[in-house]
Amino acid sequence: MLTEAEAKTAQEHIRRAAVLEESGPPPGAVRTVAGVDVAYDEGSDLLAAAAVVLDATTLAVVEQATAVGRARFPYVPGLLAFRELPPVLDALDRLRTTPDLVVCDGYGLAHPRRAGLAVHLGVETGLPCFGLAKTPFAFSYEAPGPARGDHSPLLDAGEEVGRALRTQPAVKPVFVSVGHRIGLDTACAHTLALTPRYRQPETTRQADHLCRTELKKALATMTR
DNA sequence: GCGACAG
DNA sequence: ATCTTGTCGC
Repeated sequence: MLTEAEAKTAQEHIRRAAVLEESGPPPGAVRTVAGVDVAYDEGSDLLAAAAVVLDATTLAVVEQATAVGRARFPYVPGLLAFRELPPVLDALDRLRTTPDLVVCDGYGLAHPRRAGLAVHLGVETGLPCFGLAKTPFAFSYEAPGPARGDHSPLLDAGEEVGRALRTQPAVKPVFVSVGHRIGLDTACAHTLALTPRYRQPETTRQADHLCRTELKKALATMTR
């Protein structure tokens, strides 16, 4: 959880970034942020998707939903959306509340055809959305400075498609890219607000934990 | 042509 | 994504 001072600073950064980006959600409009993730069982096509909604300021869990199903598309680099979008949409549909912003694992505009998972998800739901990946995929970047918040452009043949962002001091950066109805500065400001303690955003951590737990439960139930 | 390649 | 041993720090 963020301290009151940290939360205030983070919200101020988000507000300042948003006013500089016409495409960003209006300042103060993001009250809740959802994290989505999918866990797979190797050997079978069983999967579990999770959507966890957090209070954008306190990072407290507001609501969560899951969806167990079968993989209908293999993992192919560049085609992740075809595999993950259906189960993620199922989990989001089971939410009673509609989040103001969605953070997904993977990329948005940082994609060979500028159409990563976060773009598909945003266009499909109409919600502001951005992608956050743990590896640079096929892109290049210069190491950002060592401080939390330091960043450098993520490049695809010289074109900036996202940003390598340091979320914890001296810890390897995460890779942020725009998905839908949000700007890169705003997406990075939200990422920092969601990472008071760990490299990965609280949204991703919560969703990751939930879908793994749900997948194990589904597998156990099936054996009986 | 070959290797690398979000999750 | 998933598997997997040991190690480090709060």
